[in-house]
Amino acid sequence: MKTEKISELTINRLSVYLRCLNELADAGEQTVSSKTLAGRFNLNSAQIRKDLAYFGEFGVRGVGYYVEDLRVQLIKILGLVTEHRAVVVGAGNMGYALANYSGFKPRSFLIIGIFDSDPAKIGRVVRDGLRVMSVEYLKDFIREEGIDIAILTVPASAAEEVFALVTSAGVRAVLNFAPIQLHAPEGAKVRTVDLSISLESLSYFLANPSVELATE
Amino acid sequence: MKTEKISELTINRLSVYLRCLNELADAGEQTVSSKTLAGRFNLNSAQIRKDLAYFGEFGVRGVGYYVEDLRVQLIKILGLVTEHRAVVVGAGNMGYALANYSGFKPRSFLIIGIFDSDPAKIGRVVRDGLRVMSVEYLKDFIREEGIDIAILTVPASAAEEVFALVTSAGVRAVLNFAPIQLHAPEGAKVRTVDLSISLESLSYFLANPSVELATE
DNA sequence: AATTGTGAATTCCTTCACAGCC
DNA sequence: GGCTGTGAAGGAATTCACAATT
Repeated sequence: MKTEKISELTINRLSVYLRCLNELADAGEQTVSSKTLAGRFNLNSAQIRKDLAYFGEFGVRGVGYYVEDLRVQLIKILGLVTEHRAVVVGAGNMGYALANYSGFKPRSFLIIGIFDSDPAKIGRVVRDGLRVMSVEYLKDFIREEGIDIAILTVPASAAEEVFALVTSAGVRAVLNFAPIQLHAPEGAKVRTVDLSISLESLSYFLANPSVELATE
Repeated sequence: MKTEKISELTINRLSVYLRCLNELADAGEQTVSSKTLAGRFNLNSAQIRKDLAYFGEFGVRGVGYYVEDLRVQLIKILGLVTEHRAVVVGAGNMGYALANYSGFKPRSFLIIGIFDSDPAKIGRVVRDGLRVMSVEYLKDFIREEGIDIAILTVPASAAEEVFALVTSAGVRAVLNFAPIQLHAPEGAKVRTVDLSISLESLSYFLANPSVELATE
C-alpha cells in the first residue's frame, strides 16, 4: 500500500465497485475483469485498475479479480469492518428520514441517537428504541456512546454552531445536509449533500439543452 | 455567451455564488469583488472570474461585480426564472422529507405530486394539498401537469423502471436517490445523490486518518 | 489468449500573472 | 490603485497502449 495522496473521486468509485462486487458475489460470480466492471458504469477499465492499484495488487493477470477477495479488500480499505456509530442532529423531516434510512449498511453504520433543540420535538419516537433527545445532551452522548459520525440536518443558520459542538466532542466525520460550507478543523472531514445545488444544476440543464454537460 | 462546453463543476459553483449573492443583497452590499467572494469559500478568485466569464462580462474593472446585477444574471443562467414543476416518486421517509423540504427555492421548484406503488400509501396526506397517488397515474400526470423534474426515492430495484417511465413521459431532469447508476437517454440528465457513497467515504477517512483527502 | 499494472499521452481543471480598464 | 478578463502555466484526473504475467 502506497502512501500517495488518494483522490476523493477514487474513494467514491471504490464504494461503487464494492456495491457491484456484492451483487456479483450474490450472483455467484467467481471472478470479474476490470473491463466487465467498467461496462457496468461509464468507466474506463484502466481507471478501475488504477484505482485499485493504489491499495495493492489484487488482480491476477489473464484472469481478472476474484470477486470475494476484492470485496473483502474493499471492505477493509473503506473501513467498513469496524462499526460506525452515528447521530443525526436535527429532527425535521430529513432527520427522520435518515434515521430510518434502510440504505445504510446496518453492519457498518448504526444511527443510535437523534437530537433537536426544539422542545416540542424532544421525546418523540422516531423508531423502535430511538427517540429525539435534547441537543443539551449531545456532547456527553457523543463521548459516552463513542459516536464517530454526525449527520447534520439542521437549518443553515445553526449548522456552524452544531458543527463546532460535534467536532469539539470528538467527531471527525460529518455528513452535512445544511446548505452551507462548513469549515472543517484539521483532522475532521465534512461531506456536504446540497440538494439545492443538485436541483439548480438540473435547472441549468433544462434551460440550456443544447449545451452538453459532462455525464456523471 | 460562448458556446463552449461548460463543466458541471462550474455550474455547481454558480449555485454557490448565487446563494452568497443573495446573502450579500440581503445585507445591503452593492458590489463584491471576486477576491471577497473567493474568501467565503475555499476558492481562488481567478476561478470565480473564469466561471462567470463563460457567460459574459458581468464585472467592472476596478470595482468588482454589482451584487444585484450578478444575482439576476445567475438566476437567468441557472434557469431559475422559469418555474420548475417536480414530482417525487417513492413515498417512503425520504420521499416525504423531500416533498416537504423547505430548502428548495419555492419560486423555482414546486413539488406538485408524490407517487408510490404501494396501495397502503396511496391517499395519504403528505402536506396540505399533496397526497400520495398511484404510479399508475404518473405518466398522465407528468404530461398534463407539465412536470419537468422527477425526484426518485424508490428502491434501487425499481429505479431503472421508474426512470424509464418518467423519461418516456417527457421528463428530462432526474434527481435520483436510489443507489444505482441510471443510464440516461440522449437529452436527459440525471443527478444521483448516493448517501452510502458519502458515508463510506467518511468511513475511509476515519479508517485512514493519516492520508489526506482533498478538501471539498 | 486474456487481463493486469503502469509509464506516457491526453484531457480537463485550476491557478498564475498581467494587460486592459475604471 | 483596484479589479476584471484571459492567455499561459501548472496540476490533476483520465485514457491509451503495452510489457509483464498467468
